[in-house]
Amino acid sequence: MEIGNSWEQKALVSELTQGMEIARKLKEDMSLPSSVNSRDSLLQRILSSYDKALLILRWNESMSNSLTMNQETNTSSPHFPILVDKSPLGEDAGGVHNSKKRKMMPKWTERVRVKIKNGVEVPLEDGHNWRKYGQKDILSAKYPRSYYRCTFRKRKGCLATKHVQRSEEDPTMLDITYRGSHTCKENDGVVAPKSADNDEKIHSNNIEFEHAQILSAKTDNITAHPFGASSSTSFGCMTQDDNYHALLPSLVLNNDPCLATLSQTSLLSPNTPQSVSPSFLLHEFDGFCNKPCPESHFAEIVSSTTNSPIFDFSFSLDAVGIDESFPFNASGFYPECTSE
DNA sequence: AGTATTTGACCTCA
DNA sequence: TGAGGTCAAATACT
Repeated sequence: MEIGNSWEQKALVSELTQGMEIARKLKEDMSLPSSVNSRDSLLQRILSSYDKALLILRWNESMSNSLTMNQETNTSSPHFPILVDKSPLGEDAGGVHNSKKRKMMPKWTERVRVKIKNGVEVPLEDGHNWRKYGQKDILSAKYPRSYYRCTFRKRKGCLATKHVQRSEEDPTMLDITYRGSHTCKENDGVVAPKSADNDEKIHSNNIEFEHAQILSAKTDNITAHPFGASSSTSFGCMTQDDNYHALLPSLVLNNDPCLATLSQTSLLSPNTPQSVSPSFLLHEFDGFCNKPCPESHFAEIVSSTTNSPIFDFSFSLDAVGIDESFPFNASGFYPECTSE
């Protein structure tokens, strides 16, 4: 197989390295009396990293095939259609223009549930920093879609992006669509520049959102292998700002029935109609978002994962530098076997 | 001053 | 031509 010295190679190395590092972290974690949630989070990230690596490999393979088989048409890839993108970011990369690649980047969707504990927002760490660059009202959607890209896009040329949209059926769920994989090193994403507050957000190992079932994985126009079914946790560094500034206000403004029990007057600030007290919302949100059995989501994850044609733990642990004595035991490894 | 967010304008594509 | 996605200036925040 051919891996160019470009985006996919960086992304591949990044994902594998990240997976290995998180696995080591998990190994250390196993010897400590830390929370199951923390281990779950690490586990999900490992799975996510390897799934992404696999997708990148397959993408590269299919792209090579399509370029070899048909240099003239740009729709011949069986898995990742080649589209033309006149992005100004385009640079020549291993014979395939980055601008063309951009639209071909792996794309997958995850659905996560907002997780609030004790009325206190607990930031999620996914190992990456995201900067919001846009918000758009989507015609067929009740809630606006927020667009994020990697904070290190300029400095590292990392093209990873995601967009977040609240589910119409269940406003406690967020649909997060990722495109591209991070080519910035994980530490770059973990250590935020300057702001101590930001630093705190990012270093917190708590989970802001409850991981829910993975919706689907897809490339630009097909439903690919269930990439997302890997129980990925990489649904982004969703901070309080990400979710409550961008999404909850729209809930309020749209008079969402799920917030019917909330007082409009108490939600709306006297100064700006769209500003909402985060602490209040967090408290109230916790109140109506009381669906039972968080573990069921993990069960769904594992269920979908084990059904995945690509999810196969027969890969060599040696190959990724993981000690085979790594304690993948039932109680620690499989979330549904754990208890809080 | 540096960084993040907001938001209207612009671009791309179907 | 309209919808989705991105840009970039203005603004807010630290």
